Amino acid sequence: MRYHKIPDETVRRLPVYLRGLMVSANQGDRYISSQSLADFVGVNSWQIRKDFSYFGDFGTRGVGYDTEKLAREIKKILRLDVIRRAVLVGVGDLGSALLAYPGFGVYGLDIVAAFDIDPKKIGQTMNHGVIIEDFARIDTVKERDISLAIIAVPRTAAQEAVDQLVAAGIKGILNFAPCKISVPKRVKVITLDIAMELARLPYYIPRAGRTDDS
Amino acid sequence: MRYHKIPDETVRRLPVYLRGLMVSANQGDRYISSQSLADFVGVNSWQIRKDFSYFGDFGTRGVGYDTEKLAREIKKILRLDVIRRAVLVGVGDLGSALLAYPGFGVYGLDIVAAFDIDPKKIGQTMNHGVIIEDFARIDTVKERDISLAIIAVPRTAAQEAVDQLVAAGIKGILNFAPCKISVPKRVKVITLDIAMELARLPYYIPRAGRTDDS
DNA sequence: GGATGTGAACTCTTTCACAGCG
DNA sequence: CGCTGTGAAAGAGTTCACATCC
Repeated sequence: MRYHKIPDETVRRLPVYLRGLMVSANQGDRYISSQSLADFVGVNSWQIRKDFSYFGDFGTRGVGYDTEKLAREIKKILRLDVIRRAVLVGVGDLGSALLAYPGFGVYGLDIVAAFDIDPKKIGQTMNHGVIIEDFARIDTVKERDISLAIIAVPRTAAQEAVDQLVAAGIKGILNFAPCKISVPKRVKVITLDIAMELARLPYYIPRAGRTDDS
Repeated sequence: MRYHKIPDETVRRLPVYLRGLMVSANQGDRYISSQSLADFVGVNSWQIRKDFSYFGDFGTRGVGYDTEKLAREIKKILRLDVIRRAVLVGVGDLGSALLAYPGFGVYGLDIVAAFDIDPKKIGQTMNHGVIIEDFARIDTVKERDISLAIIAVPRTAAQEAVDQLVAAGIKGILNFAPCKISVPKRVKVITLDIAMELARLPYYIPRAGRTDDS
């Protein structure tokens, strides 16, 4: 099945597998079966095998997958085989937390710059060693090999910030502002609205309290 | 189409519509067509109509939807028609940012308590007026009409925290820890792994830079 | 006229069952 | 013998086109 359109849902699951594989590799397991990986990450084993089958034969029948090798392959597919440099726009509460967030490194992602419009913040050094720069100078990211942006600004400032980022050559944006944003087709945006995720939780909670388990 | 199984994807979109409707209602628009709402939130108009059709006839042909009434209906469907009280577990960088996050109020969600295990943090009052309590006393949420939890603890502490929350009667959990967590069927978990979202961005970025627009 | 609401067609995803290989 | 890889079936979700109603 090597040459095929890859389902978006498969792409969404690849980072999950990658995370699981890296934890497993750290434990010193050389091989892992689709079943073990399935138990570990919470996906069915046949789903995992099907997902991998879109890209080639990564496993060995009767044995399983070489954890290190498979992790490397997934990184290549996700284009995480080179370090990706990202810029943060909007250093408020959420932005600061993202700067300090240790989880990005696992995927080879690195926040190397931060911008804000607040004069009181500009010039400050964050715990990560990143100095907050004036958003008016956002065009400088063009010369700094930065392809990704994280935007953590208020909703009303989001579209404007994005427009500037696109002009500065940014190719992918992770948007925390709770709104739709428009970009040229060549730019990919993933919007992550935290409050919205919490908001759909009550729907799944039955009103009357039953008490069965597992 | 009133009596049917509701697609999960529809439930995922309802908060998007709700947000759009509330902004629209604030602008003073009494009615909105599926087309206008579509333009505003970035979903197709037929998708919107189909989604609403699962729940009943909310609109008026030739006119559109009554913004206020529709917002009320969606809130009822999502069970957001009562204020939902939530507890935060883990007051690190991300946890603090979530406490200060203004977006929850829009959906009638309210973080009324925060817990941590760090003795240096316990007793501190956060900017929101919430006092950090000792996680050892998490069982007290049982008597405080709290049904939702947000967990922002390290991966290794997540499952333990969740087990305690479930024992304390929590019904829905928004999990920021990058791992699978196991809960009884009656409890709903939504995991939101921030680094993972950023990690799938490079996949969509072409290696060679093309430059076509919109 | 101008919008909604919806069966039917279509497309995308998941699940299954098992052939194939180490 | 065990585990992968995959065609084929089943299931979900999206798109369309248009009947329907204000």
